[in-house]
Formats: sequence, structure tokens, C-alpha cells
Amino acid sequence: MGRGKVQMKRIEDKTSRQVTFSKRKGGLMKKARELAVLCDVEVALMIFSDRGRLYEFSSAESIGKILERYRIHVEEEIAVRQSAEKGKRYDAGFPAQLMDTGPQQMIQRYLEEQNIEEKNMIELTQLEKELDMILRQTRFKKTQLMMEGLKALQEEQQNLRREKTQVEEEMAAMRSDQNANDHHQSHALEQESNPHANDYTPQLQEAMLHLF
Amino acid sequence: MGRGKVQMKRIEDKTSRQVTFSKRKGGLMKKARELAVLCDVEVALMIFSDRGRLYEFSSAESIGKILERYRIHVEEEIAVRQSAEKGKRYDAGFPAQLMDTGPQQMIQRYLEEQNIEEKNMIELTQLEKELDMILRQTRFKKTQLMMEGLKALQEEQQNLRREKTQVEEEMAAMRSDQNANDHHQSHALEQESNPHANDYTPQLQEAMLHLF
DNA sequence: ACCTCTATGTATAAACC
DNA sequence: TGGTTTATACATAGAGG
Repeated sequence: MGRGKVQMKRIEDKTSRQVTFSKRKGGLMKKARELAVLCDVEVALMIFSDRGRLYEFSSAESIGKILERYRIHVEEEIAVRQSAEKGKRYDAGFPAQLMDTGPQQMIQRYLEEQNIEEKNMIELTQLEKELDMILRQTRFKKTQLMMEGLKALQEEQQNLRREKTQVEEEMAAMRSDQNANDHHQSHALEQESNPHANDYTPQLQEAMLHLF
Repeated sequence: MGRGKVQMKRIEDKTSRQVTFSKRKGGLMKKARELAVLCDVEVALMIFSDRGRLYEFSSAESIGKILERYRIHVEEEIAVRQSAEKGKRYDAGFPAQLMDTGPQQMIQRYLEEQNIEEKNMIELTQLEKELDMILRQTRFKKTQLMMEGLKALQEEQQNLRREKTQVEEEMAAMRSDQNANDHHQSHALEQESNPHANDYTPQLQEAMLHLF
């Protein structure tokens, strides 16, 4: 476009590169907006100029929302791919993985026959149900896993507390045994590191249960 | 461009909207690529079709890098704004978008007007979108919450370990001080309650990161 | 639904200010 | 550096297969 045909390579002249950048940036933004409006889709565009300045366009109120959506999208894909390719390790030393094979197979099949467009209403409804089921299962497993992790952590913490108390008692006994003898540095350590720590996790757990 | 001038509003005819989408998506991608190459800048473009499919272009090897860069950029801006304003509390590192009042209000409204039966297709689709958005946000928040909880637990646990070690050392010192004097019940307690405990939580965290 | 064709609207390179 | 002009390349709407 313009007087001359353009080579698809970096413009070496700094000035005209800058000029072109400015012009084309505007054009791109405009077209992005048009696509979003005309076709009623979400579009996000971000451009970092070589001097680090950011230019962005987003059809949603905040580009953050689209990024969030993107993040989730990608994460879901990664999750699917990971569980699809032979439950990659992340089980090592883990509470019973509850990983039955059913869902993966379904997802696999689903991903393979990607021609969703060609399904009819009934088939789509069926597919929707299946996917919904898988999603529920996945979410449930995730929650379960996290809960187990939290519980394990809590138990270990209780053990630690118990042991600590024991040691302290032992020490106290020792001290009173020799109390007339000499007096060491008896600076306390009596204070709990966090007095509400015991309450924290149950609260968290409960809150999370109510979240879903 | 084309036979007729185009109105800047949603194309109502579904077929031509779809066709336009396909054409313009290609054009936009091409122009994004051109901008990136010609002007030697980083460009990221993502498009969500109304059926949830994602189309993306990125000049960097991974769009993730650009997202990372974007995140940092935004965080810096927020930091700047925070120190500029009266530290409005964006909840440290949390995307501000999740903090809007929207979801609860929407759910409230939704629950109040329960006569779903009387909604038409368009309204229902809109509702579906909104609910989907809320669901995503909720899931994200839940994960975040759990991660924070785990982190807190881990930190506390480290504190406990540290304190325990301290007490034990103190005790050892005491013991050697009076060693000729008398011998108490010096049964060990030396064994770690769980030798792999230190490794456990990082593993858990990592696993969970991969889960989503 | 997808390709081709083509008339026409747009974007923009280069030139000038 | 930034706006205006102009010639030209490009993108694409609409039609037809």
C-alpha cells in the first residue's frame, strides 16, 4: 500500500521505521476494533514498541479480562495435554491420585474429532453433557487434591508442635533440676509464633468448601 | 473495502458475520505479523470467536512471554499509581478486575429473577456468558486462595522447624554444661518425624500449578 | 461451507510541508 | 517531529459456483 511495494523484512532506516510503526499501529488497532464490533468477538492486541512503550487495544472493558480468559484457556489445554500424555509424574509421593482413565479417553476422543461444527443438536447436547461431567470431575479432583495436601500439612504441623512442646518441657524439667546450680541464657521462646495459626487452616478449608 | 461501505456495527446475518470474521481475522493476523517484522516490535494478538475458539498471533516465540511482559508492565503501572494515589489497596499482585463488585450483584439479580423459562434465546445466551465468566473468576479465586493458604502453612511450618531446632540446640548446650552432674532421660527425639517432610510441600505446590 | 472473482473502499509509502 | 497529500498496493464485501 502506498507508492512502493514493501519488502517483508525489518525496515532498516530508523526514521521510516518509526513512521511506519506509528501508521501501521493505528491501522492495526482500527482493524482490531472493527473485527470486534462487526463480528461480535473478543479481541486483544498489545504492542511493545522497541523503546518499551506499550500500546494496547481490547474489546472487553479491560484487557486483563481477556488475558485472564487466555490464561485459563491455555492452562486448561495444558492440563488436558498433560493428563492425556500418560499422567506425567506430579504424583510422586502423593495421596492416592484418583486418576481413573475414563475422562482422559473422552477428552482424547473429543480433541481428535475436532470438527465440532458438523455435529447436530443432539450430538452437541450429548457432548456438552460429557464435557460438563469431565469438568466437574476435574474440578472435584483438584479440590480433593488440595484438601489432602492441606490436611497433610496440618497434621505435620501438629506433630511439629507436639514435639516442640515436648522438648520444651524436657528442658524446663532439666532447668528446675539444676536451678540452684547456675543460670543460663533462659530467654523465652515461650511466645507462639502465631497465636491464631491453629484456627487458620480449618477456616480456610471451610471457606473453600463453601466456595463450590 | 469491497463492493459496499461497511457499517460499524455488529453484522446481524450470521453467515456473513462468520465469513467476515474468517476473512478479517486472516487480514488482522497478517497485518500484525507485518508490523512485528517491519518495525521490529513485539506484537501479541488474541481473538476469541463467539464459540470460544482461540486464535492467536505472537511475534515472540511464545505468547506467554509477551503476557509476562504485559503483566510486569501493568504491575509497574499499578505500583506507580498506588504510590501516587493513597495506596488504594489492589490486594498486592491480584488483577484488579477480579475485585469489582460485579459477580455478587449479578448472582443476586440472577437468583431474584428466577423465571428463567420466560427468557428468550438471546437473553439466555447473555446470561450463560455472564455465568461462565463468574465461574471462571470463582475458580481462579479459589485456586489463588488455596495457594495462599498453602504458602502460609509452609511458612509457618518453617518457623516451627526453626524454633524447634533452636530449642534443641539450647538443650544440647545445657546438657553438655552439666554432663558430669547427672543423666536424665536422654532418649533421643533426634529423629525427624518425617524425613521427607521438607520435600513434600514444594512438590505439592508444583503439582497443583500443573493441574491448572 | 469454501473458493474464486472483481469492484471498490482502505491503508499506507513516499513526498512534501 | 508531526500533519497533509497522493499514488498505489492491499483487503475485502458481495456475487456466483
